[in-house]
Amino acid sequence: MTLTADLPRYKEVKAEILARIQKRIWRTGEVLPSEHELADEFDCARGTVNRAMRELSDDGVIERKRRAGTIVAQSRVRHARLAIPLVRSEIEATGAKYRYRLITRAAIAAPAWLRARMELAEAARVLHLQCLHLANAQAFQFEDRWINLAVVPGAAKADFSVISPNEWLINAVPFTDAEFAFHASRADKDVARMLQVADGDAVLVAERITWLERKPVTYARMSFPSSYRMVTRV
Amino acid sequence: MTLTADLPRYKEVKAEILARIQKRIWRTGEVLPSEHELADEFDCARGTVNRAMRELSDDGVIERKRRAGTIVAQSRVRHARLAIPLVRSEIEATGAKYRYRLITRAAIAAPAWLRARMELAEAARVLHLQCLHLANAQAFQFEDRWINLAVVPGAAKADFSVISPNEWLINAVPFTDAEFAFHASRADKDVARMLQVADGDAVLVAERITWLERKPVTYARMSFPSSYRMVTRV
DNA sequence: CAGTGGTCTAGACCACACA
DNA sequence: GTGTGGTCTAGACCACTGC
Repeated sequence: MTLTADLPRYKEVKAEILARIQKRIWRTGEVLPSEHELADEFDCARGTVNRAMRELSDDGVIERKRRAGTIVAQSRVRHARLAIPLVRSEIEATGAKYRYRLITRAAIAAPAWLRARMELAEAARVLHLQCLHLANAQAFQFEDRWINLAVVPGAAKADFSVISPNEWLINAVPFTDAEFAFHASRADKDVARMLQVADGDAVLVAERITWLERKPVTYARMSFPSSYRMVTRV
Repeated sequence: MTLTADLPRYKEVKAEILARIQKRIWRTGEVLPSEHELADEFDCARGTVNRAMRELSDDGVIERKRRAGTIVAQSRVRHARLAIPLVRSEIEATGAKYRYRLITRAAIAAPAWLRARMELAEAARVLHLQCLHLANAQAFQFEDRWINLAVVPGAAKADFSVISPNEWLINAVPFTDAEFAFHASRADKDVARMLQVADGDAVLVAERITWLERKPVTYARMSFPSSYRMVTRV
């Protein structure tokens, strides 16, 4: 064991295992010693080794299978934690003043593309909202939001001119699953005007679909100007 | 405790705690019962409750402090796991054939913007590489790579026409920290030509800086055509 | 000071997959 | 079968922090 600071034991073990993998003492695809053996070597309980290895497995560094043992991950897929804050928190964290504006609001029959995307029934009705989140006077995010009224009927009566759909939904509806996707796109005329950027400029688009027990709750498309950075640390 | 499937106990506990938060039985900012009390209620060991709450804390659902106890998170920041695969794996996973092409290669003095970005010394020398990753014959990712020769001298002699810098680095250098950032941008002439898209088209740019024990190893800027989706599930 | 969560221990039983 | 990791237990000590 290398000399380490005053870290918790399981972090020391984790660091040591990682170091051996990085030094190629244990090579890609190779089987690591069992938890039992490592617990003996590091002179600690198996539970401690188990926690270290579980975290490494979560990080994508190793792969574990019962009976087969633990191997150094082949795929070299690393996992990063991406923090997804509320827009308001994100803006206020920079010290800027958060402002919000509702642009449009309409309860309509769900268009075909949305029915496909959210797996909605033919006759589904949705609430369509467009709104803008500003940092000081600067456009920060344009939000194009669709809410499934079958799952969230209360949305029809909510006053989205004072609270953003984002925050209203968080307080009104729990959700069980969510899917995020990011891509780059060119701003169409509406988005460009809203974000105060040139027509056709690049925007970062984050799409999010949320379910409550398999039932689709909401679909949101959030557009950011090209100056926006989404950052994560591994 | 709700009736649940044959899940591990800690997952049942986790689900029940989450359910109570979502049902507003425990409200935002409110202090939850202590691990001890919950262990009594759920009739399990404190370690089991601890694991459930630790995971909820990792997910950003609750916040824990010694002595102060556990509260339902205020910020509503949710955390998603973003898997970052090797380009090759990502392409091959779709069934497409992976191909790689080195475009340019030059060992030069680090330009000022890069020195600032990577925190390099004035006289630092770097290896600059540009390369293309293709899925079948289709351009998938354009990689603009800078390697710090002070930390990785071996890179000067590596043959990057047969192996991508990405894969070479993974096999040659361990790293301890990495930072990712995403943004949208418009393709300049070079990038557009490489990605076979129109000049000025939107591209998704992923930047990555990697360190080995505080020493900057490499900076990479990876550009994807606007058809590319980066997906994550919460 | 007292109570919280953070960590650790030395056991234990079990599901699973391989021989 | 047999050995692996997955989980769980009933304790324990400790660091931190609010009182």
